Order: sequence, then structure tokens, then C-alpha cells
Amino acid sequence: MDWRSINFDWNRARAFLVTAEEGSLSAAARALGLTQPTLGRQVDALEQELGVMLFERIGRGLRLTPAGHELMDAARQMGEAASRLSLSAVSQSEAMEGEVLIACSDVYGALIMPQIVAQLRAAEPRITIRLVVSNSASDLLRREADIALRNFRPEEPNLVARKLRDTCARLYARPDYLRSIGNPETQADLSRASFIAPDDPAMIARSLADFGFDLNEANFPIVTDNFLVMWEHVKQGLGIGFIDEQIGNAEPKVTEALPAMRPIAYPIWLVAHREIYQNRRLRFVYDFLAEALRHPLHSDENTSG
Amino acid sequence: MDWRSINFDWNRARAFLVTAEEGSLSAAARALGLTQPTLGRQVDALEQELGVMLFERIGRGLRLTPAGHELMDAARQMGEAASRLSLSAVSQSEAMEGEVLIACSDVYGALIMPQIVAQLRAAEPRITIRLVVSNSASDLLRREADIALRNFRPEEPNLVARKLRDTCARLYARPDYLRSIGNPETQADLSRASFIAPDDPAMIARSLADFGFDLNEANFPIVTDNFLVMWEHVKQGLGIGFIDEQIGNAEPKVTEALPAMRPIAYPIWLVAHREIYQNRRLRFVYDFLAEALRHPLHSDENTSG
DNA sequence: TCCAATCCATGCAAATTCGTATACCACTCA
DNA sequence: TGAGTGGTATACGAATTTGCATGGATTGGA
Repeated sequence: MDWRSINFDWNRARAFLVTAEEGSLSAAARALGLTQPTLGRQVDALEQELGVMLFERIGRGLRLTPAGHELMDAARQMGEAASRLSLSAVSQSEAMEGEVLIACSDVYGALIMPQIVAQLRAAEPRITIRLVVSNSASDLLRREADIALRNFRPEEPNLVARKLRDTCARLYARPDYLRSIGNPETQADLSRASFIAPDDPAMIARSLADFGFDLNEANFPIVTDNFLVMWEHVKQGLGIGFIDEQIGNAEPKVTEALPAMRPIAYPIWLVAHREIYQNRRLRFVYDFLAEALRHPLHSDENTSG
Repeated sequence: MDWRSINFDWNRARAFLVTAEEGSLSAAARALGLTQPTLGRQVDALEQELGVMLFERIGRGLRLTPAGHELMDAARQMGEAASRLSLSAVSQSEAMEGEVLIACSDVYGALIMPQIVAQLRAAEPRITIRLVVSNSASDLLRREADIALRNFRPEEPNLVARKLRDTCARLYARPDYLRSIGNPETQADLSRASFIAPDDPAMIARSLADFGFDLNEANFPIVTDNFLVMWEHVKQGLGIGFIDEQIGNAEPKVTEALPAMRPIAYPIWLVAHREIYQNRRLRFVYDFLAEALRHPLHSDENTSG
């Protein structure tokens, strides 16, 4: 495309428009929050730039030349479009209406978010929520989501992040499963137990080694990349699984496998695009989530899936 | 009027428009003759100013956010209006079509300009002429005229002036009138003659004293502020009058009253508004008049009124 | 898998623009 | 007529904006 015809200083067009409408440079300067010399120079420069004399300089005030009068039509339309642009922008950033994309894990999406979303929509019904469920970190910079729940400190610059709290994961299993393996009481007692593991068993095994376990691939007969799937297998009595204590404690079908064991602590971070600084709707959801997730839910509030 | 909604940096809107249309800051910079950092900062600033995120920064290039996409409509209309403004300005300054206001004295308007205007309109028929006839200097700065013929060096700054040549005024009268007062040959012989005087007889008397006359108010029985009226009275044989030799010599009814007398010399200046530098039509008329008036018209070209 | 091309972000010096202060002019009203 | 009001033009120092140079990152193809 050829942009030559718009390649002039648009601020000078604004100066021309307001000066013509207000009748003087001084009045235009007041209206725009600038000074009279500035407006005067901008109008002069526009005349030079366009090669047209816009105003006659008479003693007091200015008067449009015939040429200037001819150009007022286009200038007004430019101003109206500018006004639409800015008002539309304001309404966009101020509007509570619209969709917010929240990225979270499948477990959070299924077991924690529902009641938070319910509260949020009760508070602000015009906001609609799209849950982007993934167990890998969503790319906020590419707007795969507006706000993400993460369990690690985000490293990307240009993101807004807030650590909400620390939480714990514990080992859960069905009581009948625990009985079937002899009601273990120590890590050593679980050396031949079955764990329902997410994703990479080898890595899980290494991590659990820090907690006194001695496990190998034989301890991971069922693997899935979906925590919900894992959890359902635990609830079915097929083995032991790690899950957030908030969820595990609320599930009547299961019990803690090793109550004496030190839990695995990890953080809860709320991460968002910088746009939350500018968009009232995003800001609202961000703050709402931060407040709702700051403390664990009461057990009786949980969905037991 | 309330201008708040247009009081943002319009150049940033231009940066936004071209960047969105071109697909990248670099391409927009090339299209506008700016640099990529400049465009980038302008877009950033617009986002801050409007409170809306316009682009997602993805690896290569940018992509409009939904909010940015919403604003493109208004931005395009702004650009189209800007384009109309600029193109309209160009066509105005380059248009040969239109009116040109020429200020001149009544004598020039009636006796000199007609044939010059005829030539001018033959050369450029789309130009129309309005003759602003006045024996006092028109105010070009207030656009009482575009171009003025004057008989003195203009003093106003901001005007464009060119001295075309010097010309002379001489004393004329009808031969029968001269006979009736005894065929005068010297200034003293005219001490009881009748002069048809423009405007202020006392001032004329003082001026003529420099040329050896000794006149008083009794010598000015007919006074008018209109040189054409004066000239018609001279042609009617009612007295003696000063007029440009170009006109006097071309009028068969009259003859020079004192051929031996030194003529009154005065300059012919062409004065115009600065706008002639920008307006092709004004420039054409200015140059045409300068050329046409540089030398006296041939006698046989004159209208004899 | 590496290289070339292309793009955005940022630091810094230069150029431009802006605001303050002031001079000057035209009109109005006492 | 003379002071007051409200306007434009200009000088100059300060603030902002711009361009250049450079670094980092991604894409596409050899």
C-alpha cells in the first residue's frame, strides 16, 4: 500500500481542526492543554507541509481562508474518527463485559476452579470464563491465556506474577488398597507398592528419593499425563498417588498413605500478561482469583469429582 | 466543545494504523520513512495512552489483539480522512481553477486592466478574476485582495513585492480649453486655470509647488475622489488634470497642457500575499501581471474610455 | 542442525518540539 | 484618549522525541 498521502504530521491536523473550531490559537491551546505558541507553530508547519494557507492572520484571532475552509470537512472527519478510536479504546479497557482466559492444570480446572468461577460469575455476570486446561505452562505472551495458575516461579519478563501461598501434596490411596499391601507405615514399606504416576516415572522416582523412597520403574505400572486420570485410578483402588492435600483430604474414598511423611511443598503463583494493568476486566479476575486462592478452600466446599 | 476524546497523540494512531496494516514495525517504518524503534515507541505510547494492549509481541512480527482489531476500524477511517485532507490540500494548491482577487486603482481597472485580463483569461480560462477597485491600499494581509497594484513601495512585512518599472503622470487638457485660457506655456501661465483634482486640493497644491506652480483652492473648482471621474471631466473640457502619460497620450480628445514641463515620476509595484509561493494559480496570475505591466502598453492597445 | 534473514527492544547522542516569558497589536469601554 | 482585555509572534532554555547502533530472539531453509 502507498502511505504517502497520510505521511504528514497528524497532530498538526488536530491543531488545525481545533484552532478552526475554537476560532483562535489561544482557545485551541486551552482546549487541548497546550500553549498558544505550540499551536501556532503546528498550524504554521501544517501550512508549510500541505502547501496551503489555512488561516488569514488578522489583528485579533485568525480566519479560515477559502482553502482552509475546504479542508475542514476532512479535518472534522479525522477528528470524529479519532474520537471513535479513543472512546472505543476506553470502553474496551473499562468494560467488564467479555471473556477471560484462565490457564490451569486439569486438577485445578476440575476440582478447584468450579466453585471459584461460580463465585466470580455471581459477582460479575458479564464476565465469561474460558478455562485453558494444560499441565504444561501456557504461553501468556502469545495470549494462549490471560491469566495462568502455576506451581513454579515464572521466569518470563513482561509478565505480572504474584505468589499466592505454598501448598502441599501428599500420598493418598484407598484404605482397602493400603490394607492389601499391608498397611504401610514407612517409606520402606512402599518399596513394592504401585504408584499412579504423572508423565515421567523416572523423574518422579528421583524426586521421591529425597523423601526417603527407593523406587524404580516397577513401582509405576500406570502412567498418564493427566492428573485427573491419575486421581480417578487412585480412587479406584489401583495404587497410590500424589495430590494436593486440599483435594486428597476432601475425598472420602481415600486416605493418606503415610500420614507421618513430610509433605511435598510447592508454591501457587498467579501469572498474567501485563495487560491486566490496563484492562479493568482482566484486573478484576486477577484480583478475584488471587483472593479466592490465597487460602485453601474449606473441605465441604470441594467437589469430590 | 469538549475535545477530550481527541486529545491524544494522533501520530501514534498513524503509527498504529500503518503497523497493523503492514504487519510489522519495521515495514511500517519503511513505509513512513521513520525507524523501527520510533514506531515501536509510538505504538507502546499509544497503548499506554489509550489503556489498551494493541499488539501481541510474538517472535517475529506483531499480531493485533482483539482489542487492537476493534480499533482498526476507527483508525482506518482516520487514515482515510487524513488522506483526503492531504490530497485535497495538494489539489487546491496546484489547481488553476478558481478566483483571483486583484486590487488596483479605478483608472487602471478601467483603462489598463481590461486587455491584460483578456490576455490572461485567454491563456488560462479556468482562472476567474475579481477586480477590487480602490484608490486606497487594500489590505492584502486580510485578504481584501490576493494581488495588488500599487504606486508606492509597500512597507508591510510578510508581503511579496516586486517593482515593475517607473511611469510618469503629465498634465492634459482639451485643446479648446487650453485655447480658452490663452495657450499657456509656463507654470505661471496656469495660475488662474481650473484643475480637476482628486481628493485633497490643498495637498495637491503643495505637491505641485515643487514643480513651479503657485496655486490655491480657487484653482480646484471640481474635486473628486475618483480618477476616472476626473478624467472624464478633463475630456469634457472642464479643466486640466494629471494622469499617467500612457493614458493621456492615448486619448485623442486631449493634449498635453505643458509639454515642456518635467513629468511626475512614480513607481509601479506588484504586491502579493506570501501565499503566491504556495498557490500555483496565484503564482501564475502574479507572474502574468508582472510580465504584462513591465512595459507600457502600445497606444493602439489602449481603451479610450 | 546450523546459518542467514528478519524482527523487536534498548542505550545513547542529536535533533526536534515544547513551554515560559515577553513584545506587540487590535479592539473595547470608560 | 488611555487603560484593559484578548489575541499573535518570537527568543531561549528545557524536555521530549528521534535515529543510530547493537543485542537478543525467532523463523525458514540448506
